[in-house]
Amino acid sequence: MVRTLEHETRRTESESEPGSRPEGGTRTKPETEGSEAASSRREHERCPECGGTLTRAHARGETVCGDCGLVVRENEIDHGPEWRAFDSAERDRRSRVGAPTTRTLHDKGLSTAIDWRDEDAHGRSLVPEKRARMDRLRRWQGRIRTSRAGERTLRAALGEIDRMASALGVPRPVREVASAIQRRAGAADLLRGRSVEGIASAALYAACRSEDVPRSLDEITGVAQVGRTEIGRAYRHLVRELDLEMAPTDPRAYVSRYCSALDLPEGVRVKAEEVLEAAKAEGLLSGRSPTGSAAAAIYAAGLLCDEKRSQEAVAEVAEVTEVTIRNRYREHLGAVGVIEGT
DNA sequence: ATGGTTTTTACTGCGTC
DNA sequence: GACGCGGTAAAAACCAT
Repeated sequence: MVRTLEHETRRTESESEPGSRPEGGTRTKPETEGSEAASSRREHERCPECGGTLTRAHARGETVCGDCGLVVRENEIDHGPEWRAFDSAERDRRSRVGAPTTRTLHDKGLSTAIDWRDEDAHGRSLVPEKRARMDRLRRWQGRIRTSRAGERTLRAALGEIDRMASALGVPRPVREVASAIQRRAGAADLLRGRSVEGIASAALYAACRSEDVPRSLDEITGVAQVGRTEIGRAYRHLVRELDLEMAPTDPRAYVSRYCSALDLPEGVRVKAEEVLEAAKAEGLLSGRSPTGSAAAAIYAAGLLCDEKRSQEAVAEVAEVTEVTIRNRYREHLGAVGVIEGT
């Protein structure tokens, strides 16, 4: 159930996997991706607690201390209204969106309507001059109304994105990307016949993926107001029509979040990433659910580090089944070379 | 529509604390 | 006996053709 679209680009991956080509060259963010730039997403900073190395998943909303092994800041959630989420155009400033909860207040049915009949309020027909004038008015009114409708759905969509992002603890930059996608979708007239919530959810999902702050489709669905399949459909639609370049999700992007959810020490996280590294080298990741691979790697790392968490526990945080972990983790251990301490 | 792959569901057996 | 783990068969989900 999990995998839906998260690795739908599997063919691409498995082709470019066997070593030779680095990442298909499509990525726009070279840093946070791939084993080649393995440690580039770790930046050395100061640790407030032990003064040691601070490992940091940059755009991921997670900051982990390498020495004392604790998550310093995790899933930095900001509740409250999104102020200034859109930096680009000037008129963006006018379409500010308030706090998520104000979303429902927007349309109070205040828009004006001009009747199509050429009659006055008493039912008398209009003289030709007035008829012409009414035509003009109607035309303008139509324009205003449709543009307002567009604004309004955009506003609703952005509010929805913000609400979901808050619920998922997605950092601000990702929300901005999601907002940008939403705007592009509107501009490209992609909303027709689809629910606002579906597109908004898909935009957020796509933004999370492209910014390497992945949230699984199930996680998105968990806070969305529409079903998974609809989000998936909308996502595909967006990707195709907007030419979004989506690489397969790197399982490692899930590791630190899952690890901290499991209260696992730093060493396990590092180990799990090593395991995934090895597994990737063996081609064990392509075509498989990234969440499943991450879960299996964490389980395996737990065994190796003598910090075991039950399959059930790992399965729960990763939203996969124990069976998947079982099927995967032995392969991973094999890839690592089963005899290995630390 | 069909086929192939992966994941899930459901269930059973085994060893251990 | 409960629990964690492993295996399996059938079903479901997904992609590709």
